[in-house]
Amino acid sequence: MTVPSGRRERKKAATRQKISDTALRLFLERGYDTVGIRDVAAEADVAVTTLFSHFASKEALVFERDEDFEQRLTQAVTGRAPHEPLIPALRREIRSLVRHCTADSAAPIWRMIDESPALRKYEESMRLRHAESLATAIAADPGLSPTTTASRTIARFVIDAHSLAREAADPDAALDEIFRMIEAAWEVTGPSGPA
Amino acid sequence: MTVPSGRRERKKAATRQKISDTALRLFLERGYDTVGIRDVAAEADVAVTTLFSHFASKEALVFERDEDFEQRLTQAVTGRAPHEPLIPALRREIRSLVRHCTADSAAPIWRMIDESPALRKYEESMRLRHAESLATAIAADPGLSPTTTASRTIARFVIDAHSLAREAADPDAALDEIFRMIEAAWEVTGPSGPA
DNA sequence: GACCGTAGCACTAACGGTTAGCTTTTTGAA
DNA sequence: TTCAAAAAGCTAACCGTTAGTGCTACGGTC
Repeated sequence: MTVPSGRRERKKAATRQKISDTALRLFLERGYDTVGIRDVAAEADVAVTTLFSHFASKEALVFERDEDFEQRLTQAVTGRAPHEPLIPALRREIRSLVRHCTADSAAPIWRMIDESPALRKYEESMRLRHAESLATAIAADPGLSPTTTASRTIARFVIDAHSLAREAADPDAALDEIFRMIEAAWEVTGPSGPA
Repeated sequence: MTVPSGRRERKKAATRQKISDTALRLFLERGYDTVGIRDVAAEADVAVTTLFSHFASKEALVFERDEDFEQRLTQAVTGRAPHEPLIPALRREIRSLVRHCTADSAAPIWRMIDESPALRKYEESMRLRHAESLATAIAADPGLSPTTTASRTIARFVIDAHSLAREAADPDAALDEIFRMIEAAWEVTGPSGPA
């Protein structure tokens, strides 16, 4: 009972990591579509069912680290300095996230994602989830009093900003431009403006 | 060659319609997930391969009519009265589209969509396509001179407006609120404002 | 009216992601 | 040592989707 301390957790994490590493390597070597789940499982030396007990789908193998994304966004809202305005805090976080995924080391992965319809679809559905988490965080902020609609709308806009900036020729410039628009949209939601 | 006039077209359209009607009926009767492609094909009295020659995927059976959506949006931009500002024209069109899919007759279909992850995913990827068409239409407007980023951003925001308003408790009120935000975002994209 | 190209449809068989059902091994604790 | 549960395994399937192949009906042409 209680906490399954020690070895068990480590072994499980190791198995998960091995599967993830193997999958990403094979996908990049041979292409996402040409590598099958059975290939990944064989190369990682696990059963197919084991693979699916660690990852909900083939696409999830590629987006392994996306819980980070969601957490960092909500953290940027709930954990910002007292009296710091909402939008600049979000802008800073989004900028950091965009830089992270436009870095050279991440480029091959994102090229692979952009080329696979299945992966793009999956990313889209992730964005909806992220937007809803962010909306909840914004709505719960004690310093603000946005309507439900306003918080959900701003959350969507912010997620859009990430997606659009990531694809832009000049991500930093695009981000500035988009956040100017978001700032304007945010300001009309309350006569008192951001806290 | 030329146009395969007459009977052939009618027969093809009839087959397509029969498949679509049968599918929607079965989905609503028994649930999207519990009805298989083979069930639909059998009930419509066609082969599975025939079904897939008319519809690209199972989800496409549900969203049969959504070529309209894309066309109506771009039409709202390219076909609006001379000197009519962009955002109000879009707002009018989105309002009409939202009303159409919150109507009582469409309610069961949208409930089904909201309950099926596969259908939600599909809808999400459709939204991306719609946003890109709309962005292209906005960018091509002779009366405006938005940057690429601005037109893509506004397009996303408008698509978001549809999706958010559709789910809101009071769609009309939500739409007003969101479009106030979009209007503000649009105004900061050019010092001269909309044409 | 006979002829031919092609569009539409059918059928079988498979592929690839995913899951259910059940057994075996490993691990932590009594 | 013993036991319960977690983790991993195997088999066999389900389901959406596609390839390959052939048949039939239609439309245009001589």
